[in-house]
Amino acid sequence: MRQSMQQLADDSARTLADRVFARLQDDIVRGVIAPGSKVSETDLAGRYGVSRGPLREAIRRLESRKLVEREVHVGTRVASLSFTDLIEIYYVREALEGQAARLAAERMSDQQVAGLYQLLAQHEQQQDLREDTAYFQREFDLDFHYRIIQGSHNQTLIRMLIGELYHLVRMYRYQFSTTANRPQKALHEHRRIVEAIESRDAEMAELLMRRHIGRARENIEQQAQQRNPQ
Amino acid sequence: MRQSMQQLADDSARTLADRVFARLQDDIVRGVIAPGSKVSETDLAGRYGVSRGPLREAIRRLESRKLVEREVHVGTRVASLSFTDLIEIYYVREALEGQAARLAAERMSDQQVAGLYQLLAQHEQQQDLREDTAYFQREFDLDFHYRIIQGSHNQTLIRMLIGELYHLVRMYRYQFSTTANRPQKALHEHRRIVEAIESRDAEMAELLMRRHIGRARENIEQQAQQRNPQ
DNA sequence: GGTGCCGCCATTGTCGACAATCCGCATTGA
DNA sequence: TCAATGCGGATTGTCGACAATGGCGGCACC
Repeated sequence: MRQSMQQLADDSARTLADRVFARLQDDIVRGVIAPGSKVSETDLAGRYGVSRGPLREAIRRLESRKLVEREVHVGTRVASLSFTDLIEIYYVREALEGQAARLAAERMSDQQVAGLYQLLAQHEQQQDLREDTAYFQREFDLDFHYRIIQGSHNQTLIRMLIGELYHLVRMYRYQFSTTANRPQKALHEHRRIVEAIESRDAEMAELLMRRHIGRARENIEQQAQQRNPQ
Repeated sequence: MRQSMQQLADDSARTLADRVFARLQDDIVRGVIAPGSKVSETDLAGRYGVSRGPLREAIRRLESRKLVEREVHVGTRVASLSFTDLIEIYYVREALEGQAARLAAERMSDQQVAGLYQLLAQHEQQQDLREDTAYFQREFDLDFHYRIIQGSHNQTLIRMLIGELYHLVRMYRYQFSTTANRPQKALHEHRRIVEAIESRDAEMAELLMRRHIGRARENIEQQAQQRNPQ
């Protein structure tokens, strides 16, 4: 499962810059390096045992993914997502993953669809077995969405969602240790999406996916409002 | 107009890498550097009068925007878009710009909407005045879409479309010197989209924008089929 | 006591040189 | 004649040093 979920910090990466990038990204997304903290080139170069060259390249790549923010001649710091940023991302996800679901309904193989059902079953089982299922829910949720995105067979779409956007979503979840607080509902929505895909109803798959993500967004907005009542 | 359309090669950019990046991107998008041709670091460094450091950084940024393709220890070459790539991009545009139109209908100021009508009028006038309107049509088309995207007021959405995707679309248009071959229809579709935005009908604005881009895609697919009949 | 200026220090930006890797070509052997 | 292999040139990857810029603290002046 993990293998399918992200490009791992592969030590067999071809260049130092690749390795440093993978490691740095992981450290940032998982919160090992605190959001908002400074990222000194000299410092990190020493810590990772490379010169500043490859490290700069890694930082630039992270910058283009919006995982760090750079200010010329001043420095780089780990991005800290605001609620506004997260809401914006969810609007983009709604559009892109809706399209992904539509394409997946048209293009996924029967085998892949069967795999989705298996995943749903695992998810339900996990929910029965454990009390604190927050972590597993997160992972299952990600895996579910990843699979449908891949099912679109649209490389550009896949790159934009998995290659760019999802790192931010993951970082956010680590930052706020978000617990999925509507697990049964989400699971039910997942099932309906898979059913639409199975029956090759592209229109319906898109609609359901957009609703699914739209509700997640509304959920976040409500939480924000409760914490920060005007 | 041009000012609003892209981040120009601003000589007041803070660093050498910034300047080189802007220049290189422009040269690549406009086809000054032929698609598929090799991009030697040493060569370009000499040509632009900088060392390889800043130039490498510029190339890396272009890589993350898919304007060049890099192969480790081998070199970088200017990306040459295949039809498949372009079709994929249009599916993504359909989703993202549909969402942009929806948000624009909700969030654009009345002033901005008035600006859209002015643009439409200019477009129509231009079409009457000139025979060969291909170039102007292209520019107007881009400007129209740019404005609606900006009207979404969603920075993430704007970045993904204007900051990443549109450079590829522009490069493609230069590559194949695409002539918009359905100008009247496109113009009419534009007008209906603006009307939907003006009446704050978000649902309709999204639908019309998706259709508009969907038809452009079908148009490309037909052309490809005619040139390459199986 | 507060405010503005000046100089030092830390950090990033830039550079040129060296090392590692890959591609093409020629040579050699079957 | 063809295929495999080893060499040479060219290109990219990495490094350490130097230059340029921005922030911060101290000092003087109001």
